[in-house]
Amino acid sequence: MQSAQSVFRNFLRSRRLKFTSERQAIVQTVEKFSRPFEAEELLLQLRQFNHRISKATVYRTLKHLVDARLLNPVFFGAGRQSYYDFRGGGRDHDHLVDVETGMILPFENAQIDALCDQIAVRLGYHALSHRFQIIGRRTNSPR
Amino acid sequence: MQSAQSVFRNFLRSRRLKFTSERQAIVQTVEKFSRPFEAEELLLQLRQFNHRISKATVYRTLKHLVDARLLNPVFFGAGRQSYYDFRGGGRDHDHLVDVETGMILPFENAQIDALCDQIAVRLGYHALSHRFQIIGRRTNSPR
DNA sequence: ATGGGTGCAAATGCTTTGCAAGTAC
DNA sequence: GTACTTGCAAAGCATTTGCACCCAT
Repeated sequence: MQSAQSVFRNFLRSRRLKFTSERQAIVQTVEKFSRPFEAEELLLQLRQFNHRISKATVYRTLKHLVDARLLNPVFFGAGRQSYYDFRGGGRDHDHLVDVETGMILPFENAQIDALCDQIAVRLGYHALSHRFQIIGRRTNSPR
Repeated sequence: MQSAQSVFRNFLRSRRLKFTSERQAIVQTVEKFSRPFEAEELLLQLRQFNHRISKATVYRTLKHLVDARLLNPVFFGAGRQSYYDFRGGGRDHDHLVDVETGMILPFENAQIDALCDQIAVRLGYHALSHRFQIIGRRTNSPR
């Protein structure tokens, strides 16, 4: 199990792209998020650690991180902006969104992949991946 | 089982909103789509039937149709724009996206709701709804 | 040395909004 | 009569891009 940083470095090398100090700061910051984050949040986090990286570079690097399969882009209902979910080499997971607070809870479920395969096969397809979110209300949540 | 039009009319009445000719044309057009559509497609369709409705009105009405639960907003991977999926009173369904062509196939699966409930309960939640997409490749699809 | 990278500002593309005039109730 | 609606054009907002200069390899 390698660090996100070395995974990224190898990915970049394989495409003859460069491992700059901006990209290094971004991977390191990205892997500290314990929940899906927006580009803007990442930018703020970088600023807090005195990295003055432009928004353009952040967006360009996010794309590479998605290509490198270190991040998964996720769209939650409301806003139009994308969230990025760090796949820390850990198993894939999906999310439950708290309808009251917008809080995001990750969960893993072994049955989902099997279900995807089953459904895809019936349609004459082979499942490659999926997007799955549950919208829920906390039990005993007021109202 | 009522028509989408009367569902919408009742919804509007309940909120003291008006059932204008623009809104009538939009519900009627919307329910003819057999797959998720974009705002722009709806606009084109309206134009084809000689309805000169502004983009602003289309967007405003789409919002009401979502509130009325006649449409479900769906976000597919790539673009940032929303798709709208007509819930013709039929049962809820999800989608498989063809990774090659972008084609969208709807499917129904009875196990999904049970799975959502099961997962939500474990997290101390009650499942209200879900979003689920499978990304797949056609079996025997060239490469 | 050189092909890719960076910041900046302007551009993009979907969606929303302010406003003045029109219309369903 | 009076809210609510409409169309238009302008504004918003997340993201992308053109460009001149910079730097990892």
